[in-house]
Amino acid sequence: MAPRAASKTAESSDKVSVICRALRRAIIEQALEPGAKLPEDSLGERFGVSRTIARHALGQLAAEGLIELRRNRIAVVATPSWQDARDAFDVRIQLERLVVRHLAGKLTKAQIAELNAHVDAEDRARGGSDPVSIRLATEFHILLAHMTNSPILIRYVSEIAYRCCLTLSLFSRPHSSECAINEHRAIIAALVRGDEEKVMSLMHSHLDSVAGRALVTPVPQRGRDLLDILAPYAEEAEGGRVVKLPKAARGR
Amino acid sequence: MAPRAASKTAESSDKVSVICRALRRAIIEQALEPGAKLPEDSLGERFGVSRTIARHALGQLAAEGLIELRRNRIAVVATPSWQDARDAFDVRIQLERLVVRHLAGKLTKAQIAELNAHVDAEDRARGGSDPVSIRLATEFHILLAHMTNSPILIRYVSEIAYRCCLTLSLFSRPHSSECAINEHRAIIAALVRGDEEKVMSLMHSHLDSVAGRALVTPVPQRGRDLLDILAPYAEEAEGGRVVKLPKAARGR
DNA sequence: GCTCATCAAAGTGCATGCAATTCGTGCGCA
DNA sequence: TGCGCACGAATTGCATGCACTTTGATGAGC
Repeated sequence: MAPRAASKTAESSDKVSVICRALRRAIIEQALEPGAKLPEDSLGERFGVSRTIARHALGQLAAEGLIELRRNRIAVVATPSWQDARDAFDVRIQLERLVVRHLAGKLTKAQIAELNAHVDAEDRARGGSDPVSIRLATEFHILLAHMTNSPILIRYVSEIAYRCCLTLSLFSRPHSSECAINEHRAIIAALVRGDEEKVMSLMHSHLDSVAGRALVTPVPQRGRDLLDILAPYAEEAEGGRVVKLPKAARGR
Repeated sequence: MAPRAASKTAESSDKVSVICRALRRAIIEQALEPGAKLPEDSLGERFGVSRTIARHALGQLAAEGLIELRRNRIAVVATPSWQDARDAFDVRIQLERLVVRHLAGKLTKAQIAELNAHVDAEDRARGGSDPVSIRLATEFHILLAHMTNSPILIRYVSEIAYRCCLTLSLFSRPHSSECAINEHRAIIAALVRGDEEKVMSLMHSHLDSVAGRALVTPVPQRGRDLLDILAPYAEEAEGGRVVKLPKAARGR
Protein backbone atom coordinates (compact mmCIF):
# COMPACT_ATOMS: atom_id res chain seq x y z
CA MET A 1 0.00 0.00 0.00
CA ALA A 2 2.82 2.40 0.82
CA PRO A 3 3.74 3.86 -2.55
CA ARG A 4 7.44 2.99 -2.27
CA ALA A 5 8.83 6.44 -1.62
CA ALA A 6 11.69 6.30 -4.15
CA SER A 7 12.09 10.01 -4.82
CA LYS A 8 11.63 12.85 -2.35
CA THR A 9 14.80 12.65 -0.39
CA ALA A 10 14.12 15.45 2.02
CA GLU A 11 11.90 18.31 0.87
CA SER A 12 10.03 18.47 4.09
CA SER A 13 6.90 20.56 4.07
CA ASP A 14 5.28 21.58 0.85
CA LYS A 15 5.88 25.29 0.93
CA VAL A 16 9.57 24.86 1.51
CA SER A 17 10.00 22.40 -1.31
CA VAL A 18 8.00 24.58 -3.67
CA ILE A 19 10.37 27.44 -3.04
CA CYS A 20 13.36 25.17 -3.42
CA ARG A 21 12.16 23.91 -6.75
CA ALA A 22 11.42 27.39 -8.01
CA LEU A 23 14.80 28.71 -6.97
CA ARG A 24 16.59 25.72 -8.43
CA ARG A 25 14.92 26.36 -11.74
CA ALA A 26 15.63 30.04 -11.61
CA ILE A 27 19.27 29.30 -10.93
CA ILE A 28 19.83 26.72 -13.62
CA GLU A 29 17.96 28.76 -16.17
CA GLN A 30 20.38 31.50 -15.27
CA ALA A 31 17.66 33.90 -14.29
CA LEU A 32 19.56 34.10 -11.04
CA GLU A 33 23.25 34.44 -11.75
CA PRO A 34 26.04 33.41 -9.42
CA GLY A 35 26.46 36.02 -6.76
CA ALA A 36 22.86 37.18 -6.90
CA LYS A 37 21.57 38.19 -3.52
CA LEU A 38 18.64 36.35 -1.96
CA PRO A 39 17.31 38.24 1.07
CA GLU A 40 14.90 36.27 3.16
CA ASP A 41 12.17 38.90 3.21
CA SER A 42 12.16 39.35 -0.53
CA LEU A 43 11.83 35.62 -1.07
CA GLY A 44 9.12 35.39 1.51
CA GLU A 45 7.28 38.26 -0.06
CA ARG A 46 7.56 36.83 -3.54
CA PHE A 47 6.36 33.38 -2.57
CA GLY A 48 3.78 34.56 -0.10
CA VAL A 49 5.34 33.01 2.99
CA SER A 50 7.12 34.25 6.05
CA ARG A 51 10.84 34.65 6.42
CA THR A 52 10.92 31.46 8.46
CA ILE A 53 9.97 29.38 5.47
CA ALA A 54 12.18 31.24 3.04
CA ARG A 55 15.03 30.75 5.45
CA HIS A 56 14.40 27.04 5.65
CA ALA A 57 14.41 26.78 1.88
CA LEU A 58 17.70 28.64 1.70
CA GLY A 59 19.11 26.15 4.18
CA GLN A 60 18.15 23.25 1.97
CA LEU A 61 19.62 24.83 -1.14
CA ALA A 62 22.80 25.59 0.74
CA ALA A 63 23.03 21.93 1.65
CA GLU A 64 22.88 21.19 -2.05
CA GLY A 65 25.64 23.67 -2.75
CA LEU A 66 23.52 25.89 -4.95
CA ILE A 67 23.68 28.90 -2.70
CA GLU A 68 26.11 30.18 -0.12
CA LEU A 69 25.12 31.08 3.40
CA ARG A 70 27.35 33.12 5.65
CA ARG A 71 26.38 34.14 9.11
CA ASN A 72 24.60 37.46 9.32
CA ARG A 73 24.98 37.92 5.59
CA ILE A 74 22.53 37.85 2.74
CA ALA A 75 22.42 34.49 1.00
CA VAL A 76 23.86 34.52 -2.49
CA VAL A 77 23.77 32.15 -5.42
CA ALA A 78 26.92 30.05 -5.26
CA THR A 79 29.93 31.07 -7.30
CA PRO A 80 31.95 27.89 -7.74
CA SER A 81 35.64 28.25 -8.40
CA TRP A 82 37.23 26.68 -11.43
CA GLN A 83 38.74 24.07 -9.14
CA ASP A 84 35.31 23.28 -7.73
CA ALA A 85 34.09 22.82 -11.27
CA ARG A 86 36.76 20.26 -12.12
CA ASP A 87 36.01 18.39 -8.94
CA ALA A 88 32.34 18.36 -9.70
CA PHE A 89 32.85 16.99 -13.18
CA ASP A 90 35.19 14.30 -11.92
CA VAL A 91 32.66 13.07 -9.44
CA ARG A 92 29.84 13.46 -11.89
CA ILE A 93 31.49 11.20 -14.43
CA GLN A 94 31.80 8.44 -11.88
CA LEU A 95 28.20 8.80 -10.85
CA GLU A 96 26.89 8.81 -14.39
CA ARG A 97 29.02 5.77 -15.01
CA LEU A 98 27.02 4.02 -12.34
CA VAL A 99 23.81 5.18 -13.95
CA VAL A 100 24.87 3.74 -17.26
CA ARG A 101 25.78 0.46 -15.67
CA HIS A 102 22.33 0.26 -14.15
CA LEU A 103 20.61 1.07 -17.38
CA ALA A 104 22.56 -0.44 -20.27
CA GLY A 105 20.38 -2.87 -22.14
CA LYS A 106 17.71 -2.76 -19.49
CA LEU A 107 15.56 0.13 -20.67
CA THR A 108 11.89 -0.62 -21.07
CA LYS A 109 9.99 0.50 -24.11
CA ALA A 110 8.24 3.15 -22.06
CA GLN A 111 11.52 4.50 -20.80
CA ILE A 112 12.98 4.68 -24.25
CA ALA A 113 9.93 6.59 -25.39
CA GLU A 114 10.27 8.95 -22.45
CA LEU A 115 13.90 9.63 -23.23
CA ASN A 116 13.17 10.27 -26.87
CA ALA A 117 10.34 12.56 -25.95
CA HIS A 118 12.66 14.49 -23.71
CA VAL A 119 15.27 14.93 -26.40
CA ASP A 120 12.52 15.99 -28.79
CA ALA A 121 11.60 18.65 -26.28
CA GLU A 122 15.20 19.72 -26.16
CA ASP A 123 15.09 19.96 -29.93
CA ARG A 124 12.05 22.15 -29.83
CA ALA A 125 13.56 24.46 -27.25
CA ARG A 126 16.72 24.61 -29.28
CA GLY A 127 19.03 27.57 -29.28
CA GLY A 128 21.64 28.12 -26.61
CA SER A 129 20.18 31.45 -25.68
CA ASP A 130 16.91 29.96 -24.55
CA PRO A 131 17.28 29.29 -20.85
CA VAL A 132 14.83 26.43 -21.09
CA SER A 133 17.15 24.50 -23.37
CA ILE A 134 19.88 24.70 -20.77
CA ARG A 135 17.60 23.29 -18.17
CA LEU A 136 16.40 20.49 -20.41
CA ALA A 137 19.94 19.47 -21.25
CA THR A 138 20.66 19.11 -17.56
CA GLU A 139 17.40 17.35 -16.88
CA PHE A 140 18.18 14.72 -19.47
CA HIS A 141 20.84 13.40 -17.18
CA ILE A 142 18.54 13.63 -14.21
CA LEU A 143 15.91 11.71 -16.11
CA LEU A 144 18.41 8.96 -16.76
CA ALA A 145 19.25 8.86 -13.09
CA HIS A 146 15.60 8.53 -12.17
CA MET A 147 15.33 5.43 -14.32
CA THR A 148 17.81 3.62 -12.10
CA ASN A 149 15.29 3.66 -9.27
CA SER A 150 18.17 4.20 -6.91
CA PRO A 151 17.24 7.04 -4.58
CA ILE A 152 20.81 7.85 -3.71
CA LEU A 153 21.94 7.90 -7.28
CA ILE A 154 19.00 10.09 -8.20
CA ARG A 155 19.77 12.56 -5.50
CA TYR A 156 23.48 12.78 -6.10
CA VAL A 157 23.24 13.00 -9.86
CA SER A 158 20.54 15.65 -9.65
CA GLU A 159 22.49 17.67 -7.20
CA ILE A 160 25.75 17.54 -9.02
CA ALA A 161 24.14 18.11 -12.39
CA TYR A 162 22.59 21.28 -11.06
CA ARG A 163 25.90 22.38 -9.70
CA CYS A 164 27.67 21.69 -12.95
CA CYS A 165 24.98 23.62 -14.74
CA LEU A 166 25.57 26.50 -12.37
CA THR A 167 29.27 26.36 -13.07
CA LEU A 168 28.61 26.55 -16.76
CA SER A 169 26.74 29.78 -16.36
CA LEU A 170 29.93 31.19 -14.92
CA PHE A 171 32.57 29.85 -17.22
CA SER A 172 31.06 28.66 -20.41
CA ARG A 173 30.02 30.39 -23.56
CA PRO A 174 26.32 30.39 -24.42
CA HIS A 175 26.15 26.57 -24.48
CA SER A 176 25.92 25.15 -27.96
CA SER A 177 23.02 22.85 -27.51
CA GLU A 178 22.62 21.14 -30.88
CA CYS A 179 25.81 19.32 -30.13
CA ALA A 180 24.52 18.21 -26.77
CA ILE A 181 21.27 17.05 -28.30
CA ASN A 182 23.03 14.85 -30.82
CA GLU A 183 25.15 13.41 -28.09
CA HIS A 184 22.07 12.71 -26.04
CA ARG A 185 20.54 10.81 -28.94
CA ALA A 186 23.71 8.80 -29.38
CA ILE A 187 23.69 7.94 -25.69
CA ILE A 188 20.12 6.70 -25.86
CA ALA A 189 20.92 4.55 -28.86
CA ALA A 190 23.92 2.97 -27.18
CA LEU A 191 21.96 2.42 -23.99
CA VAL A 192 19.24 0.63 -25.91
CA ARG A 193 21.81 -1.57 -27.63
CA GLY A 194 23.22 -2.34 -24.23
CA ASP A 195 26.64 -1.28 -25.40
CA GLU A 196 27.84 -0.27 -21.98
CA GLU A 197 31.35 0.65 -22.98
CA LYS A 198 30.15 2.78 -25.83
CA VAL A 199 27.81 4.66 -23.56
CA MET A 200 30.59 5.21 -21.10
CA SER A 201 32.87 6.76 -23.65
CA LEU A 202 30.04 8.78 -25.11
CA MET A 203 29.05 10.04 -21.72
CA HIS A 204 32.61 10.84 -20.86
CA SER A 205 33.29 12.83 -23.98
CA HIS A 206 29.88 14.39 -23.74
CA LEU A 207 30.47 15.75 -20.27
CA ASP A 208 34.04 16.61 -21.12
CA SER A 209 33.02 18.51 -24.20
CA VAL A 210 30.68 20.56 -22.12
CA ALA A 211 33.21 21.16 -19.39
CA GLY A 212 36.21 21.36 -21.64
CA ARG A 213 35.16 24.17 -23.84
CA ALA A 214 34.60 26.39 -20.89
CA LEU A 215 36.55 29.56 -20.96
CA VAL A 216 36.84 32.07 -18.23
CA THR A 217 34.59 34.97 -19.03
CA PRO A 218 33.81 37.79 -16.68
CA VAL A 219 30.34 37.38 -15.33
CA PRO A 220 27.81 39.45 -17.26
CA GLN A 221 25.94 40.59 -14.16
CA ARG A 222 22.81 42.29 -15.22
CA GLY A 223 21.35 43.59 -12.01
CA ARG A 224 17.62 43.22 -12.30
CA ASP A 225 15.31 43.36 -9.36
CA LEU A 226 14.89 40.08 -7.53
CA LEU A 227 11.11 40.37 -7.34
CA ASP A 228 10.92 40.79 -11.10
CA ILE A 229 13.28 37.92 -11.78
CA LEU A 230 11.40 35.49 -9.61
CA ALA A 231 7.91 36.46 -10.70
CA PRO A 232 7.49 33.75 -13.36
CA TYR A 233 8.97 31.09 -11.10
CA ALA A 234 6.72 32.02 -8.23
CA GLU A 235 3.68 31.83 -10.49
CA GLU A 236 4.49 28.41 -11.89
CA ALA A 237 5.33 27.20 -8.44
CA GLU A 238 1.83 27.19 -7.03
CA GLY A 239 0.14 25.98 -10.19
CA GLY A 240 -0.59 29.40 -11.58
CA ARG A 241 -1.94 30.85 -8.39
CA VAL A 242 -0.23 34.20 -8.28
CA VAL A 243 0.86 34.92 -4.79
CA LYS A 244 -0.05 38.07 -3.07
CA LEU A 245 2.20 41.05 -3.54
CA PRO A 246 0.86 43.59 -1.08
CA LYS A 247 3.47 46.27 -1.09
CA ALA A 248 5.10 46.78 -4.48
CA ALA A 249 8.52 47.23 -2.95
CA ARG A 250 9.95 47.92 -6.37
CA GLY A 251 13.44 49.20 -7.16
CA ARG A 252 14.84 48.20 -3.80
CA MET B 1 42.78 37.52 2.31
CA ALA B 2 39.68 35.42 2.08
CA PRO B 3 40.63 32.15 3.76
CA ARG B 4 39.60 29.97 0.83
CA ALA B 5 36.48 28.36 2.20
CA ALA B 6 37.15 24.78 1.01
CA SER B 7 35.19 22.83 3.60
CA LYS B 8 31.93 23.81 5.29
CA THR B 9 29.46 22.95 2.62
CA ALA B 10 26.35 24.24 4.27
CA GLU B 11 26.13 24.22 8.07
CA SER B 12 24.73 27.68 8.29
CA SER B 13 24.66 29.19 11.73
CA ASP B 14 26.68 27.79 14.54
CA LYS B 15 23.93 26.46 16.75
CA VAL B 16 22.35 24.52 13.95
CA SER B 17 25.58 22.88 12.90
CA VAL B 18 26.42 22.01 16.48
CA ILE B 19 23.16 20.14 16.81
CA CYS B 20 23.69 18.45 13.47
CA ARG B 21 27.11 17.23 14.47
CA ALA B 22 25.88 15.97 17.81
CA LEU B 23 22.97 14.10 16.25
CA ARG B 24 25.15 12.64 13.54
CA ARG B 25 27.48 11.27 16.16
CA ALA B 26 24.64 9.97 18.25
CA ILE B 27 23.24 8.21 15.23
CA ILE B 28 26.41 6.58 13.98
CA GLU B 29 27.39 5.51 17.46
CA GLN B 30 24.00 3.85 17.57
CA ALA B 31 22.91 5.76 20.60
CA LEU B 32 19.98 6.72 18.44
CA GLU B 33 18.70 3.70 16.61
CA PRO B 34 16.80 3.72 13.35
CA GLY B 35 13.22 4.65 13.99
CA ALA B 36 14.00 6.65 17.12
CA LYS B 37 11.74 9.64 17.48
CA LEU B 38 13.19 13.14 17.51
CA PRO B 39 10.58 15.66 18.64
CA GLU B 40 11.56 19.25 18.05
CA ASP B 41 10.93 20.45 21.59
CA SER B 42 12.95 17.69 23.18
CA LEU B 43 15.91 18.49 20.97
CA GLY B 44 15.54 22.17 21.61
CA GLU B 45 15.36 21.56 25.31
CA ARG B 46 18.36 19.29 25.33
CA PHE B 47 20.55 21.65 23.33
CA GLY B 48 19.25 24.81 24.93
CA VAL B 49 17.72 26.30 21.81
CA SER B 50 14.24 26.93 20.55
CA ARG B 51 12.23 24.64 18.35
CA THR B 52 13.05 26.82 15.38
CA ILE B 53 16.70 25.89 15.53
CA ALA B 54 16.10 22.24 16.27
CA ARG B 55 13.75 22.15 13.32
CA HIS B 56 16.35 23.66 11.04
CA ALA B 57 18.89 21.09 12.14
CA LEU B 58 16.42 18.31 11.44
CA GLY B 59 15.95 19.75 7.97
CA GLN B 60 19.66 19.56 7.29
CA LEU B 61 19.96 16.00 8.54
CA ALA B 62 16.98 15.01 6.44
CA ALA B 63 18.77 16.44 3.42
CA GLU B 64 21.63 14.10 4.25
CA GLY B 65 19.30 11.15 4.50
CA LEU B 66 20.05 10.45 8.14
CA ILE B 67 16.57 11.16 9.37
CA GLU B 68 13.13 11.04 7.87
CA LEU B 69 10.74 13.95 7.90
CA ARG B 70 7.05 13.56 7.15
CA ARG B 71 4.60 16.36 7.29
CA ASN B 72 2.99 16.80 10.69
CA ARG B 73 4.86 13.82 12.00
CA ILE B 74 7.65 13.46 14.47
CA ALA B 75 11.04 13.19 12.82
CA VAL B 76 12.62 9.76 13.14
CA VAL B 77 16.07 8.37 12.53
CA ALA B 78 16.08 6.94 9.02
CA THR B 79 15.42 3.23 8.56
CA PRO B 80 17.00 2.38 5.23
CA SER B 81 15.66 -0.63 3.41
CA TRP B 82 17.92 -3.43 2.34
CA GLN B 83 17.64 -2.17 -1.21
CA ASP B 84 18.69 1.29 -0.09
CA ALA B 85 21.69 -0.27 1.54
CA ARG B 86 22.82 -2.00 -1.62
CA ASP B 87 22.41 1.22 -3.55
CA ALA B 88 24.40 3.13 -1.01
CA PHE B 89 27.27 0.67 -1.10
CA ASP B 90 27.32 0.69 -4.89
CA VAL B 91 27.63 4.44 -5.01
CA ARG B 92 30.05 4.46 -2.15
CA ILE B 93 32.46 2.16 -3.89
CA GLN B 94 32.56 4.43 -6.90
CA LEU B 95 33.17 7.46 -4.75
CA GLU B 96 35.89 5.83 -2.73
CA ARG B 97 37.43 4.73 -5.98
CA LEU B 98 37.77 8.38 -6.86
CA VAL B 99 39.31 9.09 -3.51
CA VAL B 100 41.89 6.40 -4.04
CA ARG B 101 42.72 7.73 -7.46
CA HIS B 102 43.31 11.15 -5.96
CA LEU B 103 45.49 9.79 -3.22
CA ALA B 104 47.48 6.82 -4.51
CA GLY B 105 51.18 7.54 -4.21
CA LYS B 106 50.55 11.17 -3.38
CA LEU B 107 50.25 11.03 0.38
CA THR B 108 52.53 13.36 2.29
CA LYS B 109 54.44 12.16 5.32
CA ALA B 110 52.14 14.14 7.55
CA GLN B 111 49.08 12.53 6.02
CA ILE B 112 50.51 9.06 6.41
CA ALA B 113 51.20 9.81 10.04
CA GLU B 114 47.68 11.08 10.49
CA LEU B 115 46.21 7.95 8.97
CA ASN B 116 48.34 5.70 11.10
CA ALA B 117 47.41 7.66 14.17
CA HIS B 118 43.79 7.22 13.32
CA VAL B 119 44.08 3.49 12.93
CA ASP B 120 46.00 3.37 16.19
CA ALA B 121 43.06 5.10 17.78
CA GLU B 122 40.78 2.49 16.25
CA ASP B 123 43.00 -0.14 17.75
CA ARG B 124 42.75 1.42 21.14
CA ALA B 125 38.98 1.65 20.98
CA ARG B 126 38.82 -1.93 19.82
CA GLY B 127 35.91 -4.16 20.47
CA GLY B 128 32.81 -4.18 18.34
CA SER B 129 30.63 -3.36 21.26
CA ASP B 130 32.23 0.01 21.83
CA PRO B 131 30.22 2.53 19.85
CA VAL B 132 33.28 4.70 19.46
CA SER B 133 35.03 2.02 17.45
CA ILE B 134 32.18 2.00 14.99
CA ARG B 135 32.43 5.71 14.54
CA LEU B 136 36.18 5.61 14.09
CA ALA B 137 35.93 2.92 11.45
CA THR B 138 33.58 5.14 9.48
CA GLU B 139 35.67 8.21 10.05
CA PHE B 140 38.71 6.51 8.61
CA HIS B 141 37.07 6.71 5.23
CA ILE B 142 36.02 10.29 5.82
CA LEU B 143 39.56 11.16 6.76
CA LEU B 144 40.76 9.74 3.48
CA ALA B 145 38.19 11.80 1.64
CA HIS B 146 39.33 14.95 3.39
CA MET B 147 42.84 14.38 2.09
CA THR B 148 41.65 14.77 -1.46
CA ASN B 149 40.91 18.42 -0.82
CA SER B 150 37.89 18.05 -3.04
CA PRO B 151 34.92 19.61 -1.25
CA ILE B 152 32.38 17.66 -3.22
CA LEU B 153 34.10 14.36 -2.67
CA ILE B 154 34.45 15.13 1.00
CA ARG B 155 30.80 15.89 1.34
CA TYR B 156 29.49 12.93 -0.60
CA VAL B 157 31.80 10.39 0.96
CA SER B 158 31.02 11.67 4.43
CA GLU B 159 27.34 11.60 3.81
CA ILE B 160 27.22 8.18 2.30
CA ALA B 161 29.60 6.74 4.85
CA TYR B 162 27.29 7.90 7.59
CA ARG B 163 24.35 6.39 5.84
CA CYS B 164 26.12 3.10 5.35
CA CYS B 165 27.03 3.12 8.99
CA LEU B 166 23.42 3.68 9.84
CA THR B 167 22.44 0.77 7.66
CA LEU B 168 24.88 -1.43 9.47
CA SER B 169 23.23 -0.72 12.77
CA LEU B 170 20.09 -2.16 11.28
CA PHE B 171 21.30 -5.22 9.47
CA SER B 172 24.71 -6.19 10.66
CA ARG B 173 25.90 -8.11 13.64
CA PRO B 174 28.00 -6.28 16.22
CA HIS B 175 30.63 -5.30 13.66
CA SER B 176 33.84 -7.23 14.03
CA SER B 177 36.29 -4.43 14.01
CA GLU B 178 39.69 -6.10 14.22
CA CYS B 179 39.15 -7.24 10.71
CA ALA B 180 38.32 -3.74 9.57
CA ILE B 181 41.37 -2.37 11.31
CA ASN B 182 43.68 -4.75 9.52
CA GLU B 183 42.06 -3.86 6.24
CA HIS B 184 42.52 -0.20 6.99
CA ARG B 185 46.22 -0.78 7.60
CA ALA B 186 46.53 -2.67 4.35
CA ILE B 187 44.82 0.15 2.50
CA ILE B 188 47.22 2.70 3.92
CA ALA B 189 50.17 0.60 2.92
CA ALA B 190 48.95 0.18 -0.62
CA LEU B 191 48.14 3.87 -0.88
CA VAL B 192 51.65 4.76 0.19
CA ARG B 193 53.13 2.38 -2.36
CA GLY B 194 50.94 4.05 -4.95
CA ASP B 195 49.53 0.68 -5.92
CA GLU B 196 46.24 2.04 -7.12
CA GLU B 197 44.81 -1.24 -8.32
CA LYS B 198 45.68 -2.97 -5.10
CA VAL B 199 43.97 -0.26 -3.10
CA MET B 200 40.92 -0.52 -5.28
CA SER B 201 40.54 -4.22 -4.74
CA LEU B 202 41.27 -3.87 -1.06
CA MET B 203 38.73 -1.12 -0.69
CA HIS B 204 36.20 -3.09 -2.66
CA SER B 205 36.53 -6.23 -0.63
CA HIS B 206 36.75 -4.18 2.53
CA LEU B 207 33.44 -2.47 1.93
CA ASP B 208 31.96 -5.64 0.60
CA SER B 209 33.00 -7.62 3.62
CA VAL B 210 31.31 -5.11 5.80
CA ALA B 211 28.17 -5.01 3.71
CA GLY B 212 28.20 -8.64 2.77
CA ARG B 213 28.13 -10.19 6.15
CA ALA B 214 25.03 -8.28 7.01
CA LEU B 215 22.13 -10.39 8.04
CA VAL B 216 18.63 -9.30 8.62
CA THR B 217 18.09 -9.07 12.32
CA PRO B 218 15.06 -7.59 14.00
CA VAL B 219 15.94 -4.22 15.46
CA PRO B 220 16.78 -4.52 19.16
CA GLN B 221 14.88 -1.34 20.08
CA ARG B 222 15.73 -0.45 23.59
CA GLY B 223 13.48 2.48 24.32
CA ARG B 224 15.42 4.84 26.49
CA ASP B 225 14.45 8.41 27.02
CA LEU B 226 15.69 10.79 24.35
CA LEU B 227 16.89 13.35 26.85
CA ASP B 228 19.05 10.74 28.55
CA ILE B 229 20.44 9.42 25.31
CA LEU B 230 21.46 12.81 24.04
CA ALA B 231 22.91 14.11 27.27
CA PRO B 232 26.55 13.22 26.56
CA TYR B 233 26.33 14.48 23.00
CA ALA B 234 24.82 17.77 24.06
CA GLU B 235 27.58 18.24 26.61
CA GLU B 236 30.40 17.61 24.20
CA ALA B 237 28.75 19.78 21.64
CA GLU B 238 29.28 23.08 23.36
CA GLY B 239 32.74 22.30 24.66
CA GLY B 240 31.62 20.95 27.97
CA ARG B 241 29.22 23.74 28.77
CA VAL B 242 26.21 21.84 29.98
CA VAL B 243 23.11 23.37 28.54
CA LYS B 244 20.29 24.41 30.73
CA LEU B 245 17.65 21.90 31.60
CA PRO B 246 14.96 23.96 33.32
CA LYS B 247 12.10 21.53 33.56
CA ALA B 248 13.20 17.97 34.10
CA ALA B 249 10.54 16.59 31.82
CA ARG B 250 11.72 13.12 32.54
CA GLY B 251 10.00 9.91 31.54
CA ARG B 252 7.91 11.45 28.78
C1' DG C 1 40.05 65.71 -2.67
C1' DC C 2 40.64 61.82 0.37
C1' DT C 3 40.17 59.10 4.70
C1' DC C 4 37.86 57.71 8.53
C1' DA C 5 34.30 57.87 12.26
C1' DT C 6 29.38 57.78 13.01
C1' DC C 7 24.75 56.48 12.50
C1' DA C 8 20.41 55.03 10.35
C1' DA C 9 18.50 51.46 7.37
C1' DA C 10 18.41 46.81 6.07
C1' DG C 11 18.96 42.18 7.14
C1' DT C 12 19.76 38.10 9.80
C1' DG C 13 19.44 35.08 14.42
C1' DC C 14 16.43 33.35 17.27
C1' DA C 15 12.40 32.76 20.48
C1' DT C 16 7.68 32.68 21.13
C1' DG C 17 2.72 32.27 20.16
C1' DC C 18 -1.31 30.46 17.91
C1' DA C 19 -3.72 27.37 14.72
C1' DA C 20 -3.99 22.84 12.75
C1' DT C 21 -2.89 18.06 12.79
C1' DT C 22 -1.71 13.75 14.79
C1' DC C 23 -1.36 10.45 18.55
C1' DG C 24 -2.76 7.83 22.38
C1' DT C 25 -5.93 6.47 25.66
C1' DG C 26 -10.10 5.45 27.92
C1' DC C 27 -14.85 4.62 27.28
C1' DG C 28 -19.00 2.61 25.27
C1' DC C 29 -20.83 -1.07 22.90
C1' DA C 30 -21.23 -5.48 20.86
C1' DT D 1 -12.95 -10.03 25.44
C1' DG D 2 -12.53 -7.37 21.37
C1' DC D 3 -13.46 -3.31 18.48
C1' DG D 4 -14.50 1.39 17.22
C1' DC D 5 -14.88 6.20 18.53
C1' DA D 6 -14.12 10.41 20.45
C1' DC D 7 -11.67 13.58 23.13
C1' DG D 8 -7.52 15.57 25.32
C1' DA D 9 -2.55 15.88 25.15
C1' DA D 10 1.38 16.17 22.33
C1' DT D 11 3.44 17.87 18.36
C1' DT D 12 4.18 20.18 14.12
C1' DG D 13 3.37 24.40 10.65
C1' DC D 14 4.00 28.87 10.31
C1' DA D 15 4.04 33.94 11.27
C1' DT D 16 5.57 37.56 13.98
C1' DG D 17 8.49 40.30 17.11
C1' DC D 18 12.76 41.83 19.09
C1' DA D 19 17.79 42.04 19.48
C1' DC D 20 22.00 42.08 17.22
C1' DT D 21 25.03 42.50 13.06
C1' DT D 22 26.24 44.28 8.72
C1' DT D 23 26.01 47.81 5.25
C1' DG D 24 26.59 51.95 3.18
C1' DA D 25 25.91 56.81 3.23
C1' DT D 26 26.87 61.23 5.33
C1' DG D 27 29.76 64.46 7.18
C1' DA D 28 33.93 66.02 9.91
C1' DG D 29 38.84 66.29 9.89
C1' DC D 30 43.13 66.45 7.41
